[in-house]
Amino acid sequence: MIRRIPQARDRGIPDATVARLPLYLRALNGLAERGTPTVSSEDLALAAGVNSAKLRKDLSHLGSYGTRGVGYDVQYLIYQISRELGLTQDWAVAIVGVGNLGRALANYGGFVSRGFRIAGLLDADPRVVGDRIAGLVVEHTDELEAVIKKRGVSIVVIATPATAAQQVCDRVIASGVTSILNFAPVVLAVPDGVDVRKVDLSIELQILAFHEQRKANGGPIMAEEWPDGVVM
Amino acid sequence: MIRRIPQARDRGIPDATVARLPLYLRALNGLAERGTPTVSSEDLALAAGVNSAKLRKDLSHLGSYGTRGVGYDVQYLIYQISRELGLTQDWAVAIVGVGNLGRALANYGGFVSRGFRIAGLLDADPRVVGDRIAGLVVEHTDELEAVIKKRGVSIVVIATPATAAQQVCDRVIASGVTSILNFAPVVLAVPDGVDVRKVDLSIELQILAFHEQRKANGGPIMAEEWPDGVVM
DNA sequence: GTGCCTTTGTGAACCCACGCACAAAGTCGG
DNA sequence: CCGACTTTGTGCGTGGGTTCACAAAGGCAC
Ligand SMILES: NC(=O)c1ccc[n+]([C@@H]2O[C@H](COP(=O)([O-])OP(=O)(O)OC[C@H]3O[C@@H](n4cnc5c(N)ncnc54)[C@H](O)[C@@H]3O)[C@@H](O)[C@H]2O)c1
Ligand SMILES: NC(=O)c1ccc[n+]([C@@H]2O[C@H](COP(=O)([O-])OP(=O)(O)OC[C@H]3O[C@@H](n4cnc5c(N)ncnc54)[C@H](O)[C@@H]3O)[C@@H](O)[C@H]2O)c1
Repeated sequence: MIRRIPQARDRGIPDATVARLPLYLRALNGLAERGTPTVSSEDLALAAGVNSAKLRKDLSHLGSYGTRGVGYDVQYLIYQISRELGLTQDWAVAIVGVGNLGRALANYGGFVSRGFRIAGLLDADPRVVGDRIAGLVVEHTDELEAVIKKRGVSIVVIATPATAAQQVCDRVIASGVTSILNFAPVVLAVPDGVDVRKVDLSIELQILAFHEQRKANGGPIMAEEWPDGVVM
Repeated sequence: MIRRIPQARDRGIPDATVARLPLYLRALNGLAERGTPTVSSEDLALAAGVNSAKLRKDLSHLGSYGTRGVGYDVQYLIYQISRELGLTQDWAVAIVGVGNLGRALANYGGFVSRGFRIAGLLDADPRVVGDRIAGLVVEHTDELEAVIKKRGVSIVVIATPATAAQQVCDRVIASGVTSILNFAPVVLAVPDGVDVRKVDLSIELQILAFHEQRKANGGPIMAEEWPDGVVM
């Protein structure tokens, strides 16, 4: 029988909190490297670039791991957040689409250090298949299902052109994968229970451009910028 | 004297809306390519992967550009959103740090098509300086201020190692840049008025891992996973 | 042991965002 | 010209997230 613990550590951590936990973890790792034994919410919040009340509320969702008057034990908190995020196990990741971006990702060391192991590189282009990148040989997408099953891949990164993304997505989901990181500029259609996170650099630039334009315009709108009644 | 238009198109577009406008724009461009003249909020919302009421509310912040009973004119809406986002002008972008990621970004065609022109590539490594990438010659970071001023760079992409990011950030801000896209896994400290957007792939993977772990655990928590009273 | 000082954990108010649901507005066939 | 139909634009209720502010909790000096 499964007992639920009602009062403390009731799961259902808010999404906003989950998104910040990696930030705290990074800040804590920095402190740990410098040998800091404990840290107050104020200092940790500063390092993570958030409000200290928000930090305390976020951490309170995981449990009561602080000591009043002292702060948080750095090592212990690293362990707790890592466990909560599932970083105590390692995750096999496959990258589909080994072009400009896929290569950069494959060569990046920052993933491995967090428990993410690149377990497969796949591409549809025969000229790319067979290339050795970061110690791995690029395999043909025909092998996609086999690679996922054989190596226990549970997270797939899609770095193919936009036109191929949905098709790749469908195939990896059919193979049982439910976590996808998508770099292609398309909205992927997925069934319930599948998590897709997207990274779109073009969107980020456009958001910057919006604010930049507003700054340049210097506050209020000039009336003549768009005269009344003008259509097209 | 500057007249403000009170009732319609009063600025102060919510951030959440601004973040979705590029999504709508992408969907509209897809429709335009297929020659679709008009689109309903329902159809456009489907293509953009959002709720139709949300889409209509978002668009209503720009003005009343739809026709009841018909929908939105695709070309006209593309123009309005582009103008709102500041994509009718072109933006000079510099990339600092031409390693794995910087190269991928420089070679990526998707930016230019949106009015973002790569106007400079800069690196501190003498072995990289002088390389020709995507038609541009990599320059030394000593030239950073000169390049920004000379070429009218208003958006800077930071793709250096984490240790160098803050220093690069300080220099570009000192040169007058107020829009930064940061790929380095650090929280950049910037003065008011400077916009920083960050892309952290490692964080995205960690969020996926969190949800993946939860799915694997199969719902409620086993009590024995963390016995009462155990501390470390 | 006592009292002071620091810091946590959280109650409560506020603000923003989402999405339902509907009236108003406009189209189109006849 | 009219009535039926389609679709927009938005008022409003709901919920989640952020922040303030403070009581409670623990450490530490003496
Ligand atoms: N490079 C960037 O900086 C950047 C920035 C933003 C977005 N993106 C997006 O990321 C994606 C990849 O970009 P890129 O610059 O690496 O493109 P790229 O063309 O260099 O690489 C794409 C790779 O995918 C492979 N591919 C094509 N169809 C495939 C399929 N069905 N299955 C498996 N592999 C397939 C190609 O052979 C190629 O090697 C694109 O969707 C792009 O829009 C890239
Ligand atoms: N490659 C990826 O997929 C990836 C993923 C996530 C995050 N990142 C982050 O993006 C950044 C770049 O990653 P990368 O893989 O391209 O690293 P990289 O080491 O391949 O490239 C970094 C480049 O920056 C240059 N550089 C160093 N100091 C500099 C300075 N002060 N001024 C200008 N240039 C300087 C180096 O000479 C090098 O060419 C890193 O912070 C990394 O953590 C990369």
